[in-house]
This record gives sequence, structure tokens and C-alpha cells, in this order.
Amino acid sequence: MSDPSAHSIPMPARPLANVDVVIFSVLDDALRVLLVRRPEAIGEPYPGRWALPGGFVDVERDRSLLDCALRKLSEKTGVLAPYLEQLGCWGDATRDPRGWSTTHVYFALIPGAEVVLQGGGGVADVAWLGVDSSARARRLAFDHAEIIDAALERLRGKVEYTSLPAFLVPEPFTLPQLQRMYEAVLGRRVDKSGFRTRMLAQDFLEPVGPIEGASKRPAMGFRLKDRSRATYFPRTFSPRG
Amino acid sequence: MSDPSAHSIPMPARPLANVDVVIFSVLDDALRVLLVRRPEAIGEPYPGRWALPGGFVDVERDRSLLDCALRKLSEKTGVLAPYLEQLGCWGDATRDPRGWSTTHVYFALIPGAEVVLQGGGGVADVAWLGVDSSARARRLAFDHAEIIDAALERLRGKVEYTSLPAFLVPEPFTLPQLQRMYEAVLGRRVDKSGFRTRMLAQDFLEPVGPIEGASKRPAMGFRLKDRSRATYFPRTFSPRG
DNA sequence: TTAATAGTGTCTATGAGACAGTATCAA
DNA sequence: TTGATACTGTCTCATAGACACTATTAA
Repeated sequence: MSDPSAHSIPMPARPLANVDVVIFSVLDDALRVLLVRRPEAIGEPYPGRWALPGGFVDVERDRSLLDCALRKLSEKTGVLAPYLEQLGCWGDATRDPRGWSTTHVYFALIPGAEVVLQGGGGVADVAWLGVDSSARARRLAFDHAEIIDAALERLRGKVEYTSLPAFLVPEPFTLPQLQRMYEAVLGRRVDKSGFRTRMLAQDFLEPVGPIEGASKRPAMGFRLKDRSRATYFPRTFSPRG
Repeated sequence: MSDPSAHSIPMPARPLANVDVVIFSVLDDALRVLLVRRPEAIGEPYPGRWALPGGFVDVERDRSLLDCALRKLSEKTGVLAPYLEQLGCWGDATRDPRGWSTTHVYFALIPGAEVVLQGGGGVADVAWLGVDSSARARRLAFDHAEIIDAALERLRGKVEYTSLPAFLVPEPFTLPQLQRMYEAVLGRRVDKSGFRTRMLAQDFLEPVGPIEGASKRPAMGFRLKDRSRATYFPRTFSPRG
């Protein structure tokens, strides 16, 4: 790390740099997204409005954008190792009244059972909101409604041909439980037999013995062979629509 | 747009904000990426090394990150309306010796014939480099080798199930020409009959009359019905590997 | 006629979708 | 035995892949 003043070329004005996280989970068979309420302090934009968890990059504390996203996620949910991927960047002169602003958005999938909502850290409230109408009905801060739309589109699109919903259910899970995650995200029923064949053919699940008590007949419990990445299927779910 | 000093909350230190563009094209049946040589001026990092075209966001001039990417692309290639999508963001404390730096990377597809390489703008040289070994063999500036790897992975992955290569060939084009674009990106041959069936079934091409002179027998010319977006196929190209 | 490229027909195997059927548990 | 859920078998149909075939031009 060098001292900027040692360079002869002047550095240009810099935009504000944020990181926001779209955290998805399935609760009560419904896909939900985590929102926090904006603080009411003087000078804060969108006071009291719902927003994605996030905030400025802390160049002293965060070694990278990913570090920053993991920090913001653990501050709000206590979850340390979720599925996390970069969604994209939004940046323009008008999205933040404080000036030219960029945000680097990550999207996370976490099992509903593992969540412990935590306030503090400059937010007055934390809550799960359904993605269908409630999130859109409330007026979100910044361009966060647009960002959530993009995250939803990415998630629903990828669920058609990846194992992403496996990150929405706590391990070990049964195939019927995993199927319910797919159905919650896709918003439609899928065939049981085809679902089983499809999942087992990809060889990304590892059986860990039957799970009892969850239903009448015990089902085989599975866990991911590799929690660090999703599996891609060679076809989408329903070509025939 | 408000004056930052009017707010009571102090703004944090800000990272440097860059935009870089990975510009792909197919020349001589080989996939290539556009690189520029870093300037040699005092204080410039990686002087004389090859790098992706890009640079600092100009908060006075660029209204958004996308504007900035389009500006940098047209400065180097003269192309105004290519296929352009966001690839992602890279940002950490060490990628630029001048300090905590973020870059917002876009990836572009342009037809080889339309390119007019243009120097100037602070670069000593501009060139197309093959993606296979030459780009990796030369030591690129910053983390641009890693970024190109990511762009290649994205491109090759999407080509399996999208119409992206249609943006690499000038309109109007014939199906055999389009097939050569697919083969150049994928690095393997594909079956002619299956290719034709697949392309025409998706209904994203519009016939515009036969093209003569290109070969012995004239072939039907096509153009995209919608140049603003790619078409997604329901299956990948070769499930059987 | 020949060479070269454009375009089509046909066979086969795969595998998804649908759904009926069987297995295994609790009560 | 009944009900509920887990799991399997089977039939059908669409289509990708392979490849041989025909069509249309220039020379």
C-alpha cells in the first residue's frame, strides 16, 4: 500500500461505495427476503423506510467486497457460511441523495431455521417480508425494489437448472423437503418421480441415513457433497411449460 | 443532488471506482479479447503492461456505470451498440497500488468486421489477443487475467444455452456463419442439422433474403428479431458430453 | 461434370413428464 | 386396518445427436 500523495497523477472524485445483500429464505413455505428499517437520524436518506441490509464499504475494516458482504450478513442474521454470490452493481448519480453512489449487491440463500434476527448496528428493525406483493407494496429505500426484482429474477431463473434450493433447507434434509423448497421458489408443483430421478442423477447429494419423526414413514436424509458450489443440470425443469 | 456538507453524518473514506470492459470478438475463426497498453507516465501503475480497456468513473461526465462502460467501449472501438452485460465487480485493498480499489466489469460482444481500433486516450497501443494462451502468457496489469478468466467462463457457459454468438457476426448472416461463431467460442464442432433445427425452433431469427457471393450456393440471410437481448434455449448444447 | 457449400430426411436412444402403483411407518 | 407419506415402475412422446442424403450454385 502506497501513499497516494507520492503519485504525480491526481486521483479523481470518487463515488460513494456501498455493499447490499439480498438475503432469501423460505419460511412457512413462502419465499421471503430480509429487510431492515432505515435509521431516523438527521441526514440519513429514506428515514424509517425498509431497505436491504447493507451500507458503506469500510476501507479500514473490509479487505474486499466479499468480506464486506459477509460482515453485513452476519451482523443481521448471525449466519456465517451461507450460499453467497454476487448479483451485480448499481451505480449512478441520482440513486442516493448524498451523491454519485455505487452499490455492490450480493445475494444469499440461508435455511430459515438457522436465522436469528438481530437488530442494532444502526437499524431500528429487521423483518422477513414475502416477495410477492408485500415487498413491492411498501415503498423501499433507494432503488432497492428494482434490486430485489433483479435478485428474484436471477434466483427463479437459476432454480430451473441448478441445485440452489438445497441451500434453503437445513441439513440433513429429505428429498420431499428439498422438493418443497423448489416448489416454494418456483411457485408451482413439480412431479415427485421426475424430481427424485433428476436430483439423484446429478450425484451431488450424499445419503446420511434415514430421518425419523418428520412424517409417517422415515425418509432418507441427504446432505450436499460440496457446500461451496451449486450443481448445474443439463436441462431446465419444464421445457414443455 | 445535495451538498454533502449539509448532512450531519460524516461520509466515510471512499475506494477508487473503475469501470473495465472485456470486449470479445471472433477474428480469423478465433475468439479474441481487446487489450490496451498501460501508459508509461510517472505514477501510473503497471506502465507498459497490457490491460483491459477501462479507467476511473468520471462522476462529472458519466451518469451511470453503464454510461461509463459504453463511453470506454466507443473510445476504443468506435462501436456504439454492442451486446453489453455486466460481468461483476472486483474490489479489495490490494488490487491497485494506489489504494482500496473497485472495478465494475462489463463484457461486450462485437462483430469483428465492425471494429476500428483506435489508440489515444492515454493508451500507447491497442490490440486483439487470442484468449487461449497468449493472453495468459503475457503478464497483464492488475487482476485483469483473473477477470478475463471469469469473462471467458461466463461466455463459454452461456453460449451452451443462449444465442450470444449472434452478436459476434455482422448482420445479415447465414446459419453456417452463425454456426462458425458457436464453434469458435465453444472450441468444438457442432452438428449442422441439429444446429439448424435448434436455431430455427427458437424463433429469434428473421430471414431477410438470400446472400450471394459468400460461397458456391447462396444461403439465406438472417438478422435478429430483437437485438436488445439474447435468447435462452431450454437445453444446453450437448448433454451427452 | 465436378467441387463446394446449403439445406433436409431419417433413425435411434435418451430421458422427461405423467401417473399408477408399492412400501413402510404411526396410530 | 387405516391413513399418510416415501418411494418405484412403466408408458409415452418429444427431441437431440448422428449421419446420410439431396439441392443449388460456380467453374
